[in-house]
Amino acid sequence: MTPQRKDAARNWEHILTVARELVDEGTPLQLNDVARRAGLGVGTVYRHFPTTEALLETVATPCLEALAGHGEQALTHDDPWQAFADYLTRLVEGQVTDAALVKVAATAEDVLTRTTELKAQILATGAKLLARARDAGTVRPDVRDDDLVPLMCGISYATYVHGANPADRLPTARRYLETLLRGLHA
Amino acid sequence: MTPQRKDAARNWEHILTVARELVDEGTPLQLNDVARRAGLGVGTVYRHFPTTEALLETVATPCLEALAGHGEQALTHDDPWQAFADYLTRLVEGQVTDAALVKVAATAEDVLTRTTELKAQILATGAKLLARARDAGTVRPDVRDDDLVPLMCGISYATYVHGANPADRLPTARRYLETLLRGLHA
DNA sequence: ACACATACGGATGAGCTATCCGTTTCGCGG
DNA sequence: CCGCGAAACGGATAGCTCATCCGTATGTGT
Repeated sequence: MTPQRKDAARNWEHILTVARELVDEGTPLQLNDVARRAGLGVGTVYRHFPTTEALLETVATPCLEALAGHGEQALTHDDPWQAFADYLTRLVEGQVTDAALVKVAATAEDVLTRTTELKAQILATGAKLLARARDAGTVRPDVRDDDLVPLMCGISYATYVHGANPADRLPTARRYLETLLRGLHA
Repeated sequence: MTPQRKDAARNWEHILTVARELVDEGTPLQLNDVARRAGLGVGTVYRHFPTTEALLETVATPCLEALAGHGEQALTHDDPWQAFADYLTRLVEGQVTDAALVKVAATAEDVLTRTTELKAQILATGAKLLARARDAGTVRPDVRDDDLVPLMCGISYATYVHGANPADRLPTARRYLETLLRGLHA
């Protein structure tokens, strides 16, 4: 899927690197910025990534893949409740750590099909873990599949609103999630 | 604080009305829009409300005042836990019902001092109710004052991410809050 | 009715997104 | 090594929104 010509491939990588930097700095990711910091023309950036969202989703893809991977692992755990709780913890930690992930998670319409696939997979895994925990009687029966993502987004948003420098966010997010999990537990 | 001249006062009201309409429609509140729909020049709108935030906060003020009022009432309730829970319910319901409130609540820096005052008051009431419930042993001791607003914002955000048309939001928000409250309860 | 203050309106500029097309670079076959 | 066609580059430019500024119009006290 990456371009054929060497320079194009190199630039693609470079743009992605710069974008990752900007996202990590907390900058709103403007394609002009990316172009300038990458030392490339605006046109080049736009050809590789037609919109800001496309770039953002591409930046977030590795993280989404990592989360999907963790989901696979979680399914192999013995304790249904612990597997469920661990998975949610991963999801929240990911979002709190990575600004790109938050935005991608909160968007209903994706521009990359890869993103849609990964989100679907993450959701499906969550649903399985939820079902397992519910069948084991460890999670309340009124929790629905499509509540999981919103709740995770809610927690990272709460953490964000709570303020504090990004460094201190993880403990806050864990605390909030812990509270939520107590509420979800049967 | 409203302008002196009659036409100015009339326009001020008119702008506010139009802004309220736009917010209720879910439109992102652009001052150019407001001007056009109010049949006024852009300059006029900008003179009355120097920034989008100023207008937004003014739109939200009545709701904030209502919430502050509810807080006063809640303090007179007998059951500490119920008073606390009811208050949080009010806060969430407000945010879910009113798009202006969400944005104002989530912003740390206010442009209107009135907004800051009201938010401080709402926060202070929440802190009192929390302290009372904690002293009664009905709420977990590790919940902090400055967690309340973030958590409420988190719930309304979760509700928003969950999607569904605005009409169906209230039940979802109540469900989420219920879960959270179970987690907060000692 | 006059004059001054106050307020209005829209032309204008600044910043960002996104496009388009002339120019440059790559890499393959001769 | 050279030339050529395709692929990629770069930046000028159009469209859009936010915000300002100032000449003009309107309200208000004398």
